[in-house]
Amino acid sequence: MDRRTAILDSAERRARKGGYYGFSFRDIAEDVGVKSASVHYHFPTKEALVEALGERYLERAKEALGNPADHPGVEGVQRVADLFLTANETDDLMCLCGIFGAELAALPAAIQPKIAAYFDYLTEWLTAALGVGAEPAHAQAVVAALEGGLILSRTKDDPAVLRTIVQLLQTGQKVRLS
Amino acid sequence: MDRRTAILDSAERRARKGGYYGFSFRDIAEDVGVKSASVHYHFPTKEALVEALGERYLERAKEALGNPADHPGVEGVQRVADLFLTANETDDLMCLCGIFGAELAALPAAIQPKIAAYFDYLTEWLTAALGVGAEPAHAQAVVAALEGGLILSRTKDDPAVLRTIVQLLQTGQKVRLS
DNA sequence: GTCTATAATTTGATAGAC
DNA sequence: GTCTATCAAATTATAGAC
Repeated sequence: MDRRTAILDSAERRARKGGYYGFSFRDIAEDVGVKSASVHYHFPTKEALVEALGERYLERAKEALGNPADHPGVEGVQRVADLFLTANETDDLMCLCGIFGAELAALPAAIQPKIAAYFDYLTEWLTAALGVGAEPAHAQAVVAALEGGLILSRTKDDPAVLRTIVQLLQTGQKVRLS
Repeated sequence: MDRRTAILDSAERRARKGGYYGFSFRDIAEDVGVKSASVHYHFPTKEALVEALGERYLERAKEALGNPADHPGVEGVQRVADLFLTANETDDLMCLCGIFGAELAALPAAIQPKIAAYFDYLTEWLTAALGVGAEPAHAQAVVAALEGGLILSRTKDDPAVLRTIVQLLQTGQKVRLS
């Protein structure tokens, strides 16, 4: 693996644990096995590093999701949900854009459009998967429920929390609980 | 206002902007108009400070929500949603437990039960408001959708995002979008 | 590309005077 | 309770040798 990728891997993992201020260039340098000055060679500033992080995160989601037309209806919901279920159960990591979105007010301004682009892509992909007549607002609500569900599930240290929410989203239970 | 309260107010505001690592004792001292050593007098460690923050945050939610029996059905959903709508539109702040929940893996362990208690309380309160036959899992999904909706709304810098999600939750539109 | 060395600043926390 | 003073450590970032 090339060094730039190793740096991004380390940074992503740490950012998804503790957020923007929760990791340092030295943390990454130790993970990768170099000195912090070498990390600065590849990414001159922390802002540049997390921008690259956000871009890669979106590209990976695009690759993982594929063509929405190939996953119509409920299968599309499952596919988006799997991004969050894998983060939760396989990787034990928060969503990068979820944690950066929560911290947004204290982050370098250049990061905001990268995070927004991620949420927009998931929403648009899901709207397309659900087909003609689907409301983007509904797709956005599903993305929000998954993002919040990941936070609740991790806080309670219980994967069943997110799984149950995904199930409700799939089976079309009413959101209104009355 | 007594000093302890002023310190908690400053810390809460800053924590809800940038998370646990996004503020310092000196930041708070400057907000309050004292020296950082005085902040340490009231809260010896940062961990003690954020624990107090979490406890106060829950107590305030309890006061704001009142008795669930007084707000049956959809009115209960509106009352919980108002906590998030106020954070978003009036205060322009993230939910304290949402941002700490996202950063949880990198926070002092003693904070986790405080955050979990908040989500549990909202879920139990809403389950009670929805009355006999209501599924706690549905109430939890509503809390998750609100927490995630707050993140998406702030990221897009558009209050309508959260408002629309709240509307879907109230009108009982299906979560399944197929 | 990676290193050593270092600058300039900030961090959480403490000792002790008042 | 608040202050001055300080500590030890960590932070982002840069200069320059190799």
